[in-house]
Amino acid sequence: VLASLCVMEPVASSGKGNNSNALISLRMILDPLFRYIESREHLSDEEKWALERSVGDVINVLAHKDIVAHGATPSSSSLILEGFACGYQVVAGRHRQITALHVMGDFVDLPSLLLKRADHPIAAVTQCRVAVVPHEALLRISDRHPRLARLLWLATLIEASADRRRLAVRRLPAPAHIAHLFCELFVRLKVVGLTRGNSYCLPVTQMILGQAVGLSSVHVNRAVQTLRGAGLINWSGQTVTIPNWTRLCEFAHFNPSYLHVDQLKLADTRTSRAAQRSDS
Amino acid sequence: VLASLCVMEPVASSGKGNNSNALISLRMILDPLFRYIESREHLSDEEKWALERSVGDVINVLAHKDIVAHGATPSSSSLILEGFACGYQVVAGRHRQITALHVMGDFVDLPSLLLKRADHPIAAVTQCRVAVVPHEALLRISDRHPRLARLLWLATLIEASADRRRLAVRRLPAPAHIAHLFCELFVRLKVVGLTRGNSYCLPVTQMILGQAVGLSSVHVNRAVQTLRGAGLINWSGQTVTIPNWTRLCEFAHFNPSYLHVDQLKLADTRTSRAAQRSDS
DNA sequence: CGCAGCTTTGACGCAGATCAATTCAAGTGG
DNA sequence: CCACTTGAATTGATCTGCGTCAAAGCTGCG
Repeated sequence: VLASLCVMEPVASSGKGNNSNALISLRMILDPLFRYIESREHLSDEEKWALERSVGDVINVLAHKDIVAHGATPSSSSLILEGFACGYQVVAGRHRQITALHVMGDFVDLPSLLLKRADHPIAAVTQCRVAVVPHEALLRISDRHPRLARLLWLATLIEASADRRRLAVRRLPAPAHIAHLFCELFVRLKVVGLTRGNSYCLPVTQMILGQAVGLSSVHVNRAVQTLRGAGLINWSGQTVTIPNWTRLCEFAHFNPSYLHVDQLKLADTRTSRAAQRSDS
Repeated sequence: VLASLCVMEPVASSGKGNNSNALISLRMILDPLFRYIESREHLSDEEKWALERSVGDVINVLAHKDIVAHGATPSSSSLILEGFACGYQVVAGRHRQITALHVMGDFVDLPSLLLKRADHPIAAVTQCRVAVVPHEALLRISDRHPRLARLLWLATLIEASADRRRLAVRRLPAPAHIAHLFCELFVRLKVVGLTRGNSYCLPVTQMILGQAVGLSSVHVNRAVQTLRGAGLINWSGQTVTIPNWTRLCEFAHFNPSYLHVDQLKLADTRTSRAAQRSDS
């Protein structure tokens, strides 16, 4: 199913043994989530391995192609290893509303594990490297390792929390709304080590941004210029820079608590190392 | 914690044996969810009982009081047995945005089981009867019965799916947007047997409705009048009537698939019986 | 060079916010 | 049974944020 829906190119074979590259990335990506869980209860090596072993193929998806098509009944879930993706819905046949922007480490298709039918399509915004994890493996894991099941559940709960926040933030005027998105992306990218100092790479057009916040691309442009004029952000090329984090947060009414990363205890070394890699 | 936050009145004692009233309601409420799960795999009586036994107190919450306060770290989750509740957030200190309307059978506070901090408060819109289920019991259940854990997970996934839909529906003009909400409520109330024919009871002011859809109460009023004028809905007193379901769905671009109730296999007898009870 | 996609700018119209006043419905107490 | 109160529904007038249409710069790539 997946193969027919998106332009893909197998990067690693599906054998459980020889996709060492994928395993390395996966361990790196899953690590923050492991820490989250371990801040409460210990996770055995066996449990960690069980999760890592579950990954099947790693595929590439070209920009603008669907990772999960509308109404599909996928038999596997997708973990973003690289690139930006989004979940979206088309309303009234005209407007495309992006419900979530996904970055490295997001388990984008996890809900389809239990919801037989994928209720919203997911598209690659840029070219993406995606790990495909068979549902079968996930279900087996969640049966044998209740704590891992809880980890997966937790991931979807955090997603849902972010969705609710997005719903509320719509009440803000356009500049604050967009600033809020910039704040959220900074925090989420920092978690996976994709920030460098106070800036990050945002390979997204203003039209995409508009579809994400529910504004026309023209108005996004004007709002961004407002932000630039106020010295709240710099955004040229694909680089977003935040001169004054505190001031931006206040302006955007941003409080990161809804992302539930405060217990992640990130190691700064990891953050900076990964950041260096990201711009090579 | 809970006791201090809301005006409550214990209806049944917390002993695991003598709250027979609560057990009866609970079994009735959980039944549809059981069927959902059982459409895929069998659920043993022991599993069902485990879930039912987990309920602690049943309390009453007065209208407009919080069931879960902002930033609380609840040690139990709440299941709505009767009445309407809502999750909300206050944006920029001025606007209150309702992120979800909850009805009978909704496990409103389930995310707080894993997300230590409740990221959004939940309030009673009308007076509510609420079953309080200790987290401890839920965790024990989810460890021992992986399928029940999956059931709880599923409930939160459906919630999240509805949130995403709400995000998208914002793109519709006010009348269609409100019509969509009426459609969603009809389907969800039908699932728990709170509809009678093509109408249901909606004990909610236009201001609350406005906070739910993100519009001013004045504009909600005008939009509702548009709907009335087009013969799409009747809404007088607390009764919403839908003369022509198909027409309303088309107008609202409503497709119930995102609620994932199509596999619930509801028994019509139950629906009508429950409906009769609901207006006595 | 020249296409193609993105950003920027301008002009104009409208959906919906806001403020304010009036009507309506349901109690409540005398 | 009727003044009085309180909260909600309704209506009107005005203002504005944002959408839409359209054209003009910018940038990178074949």
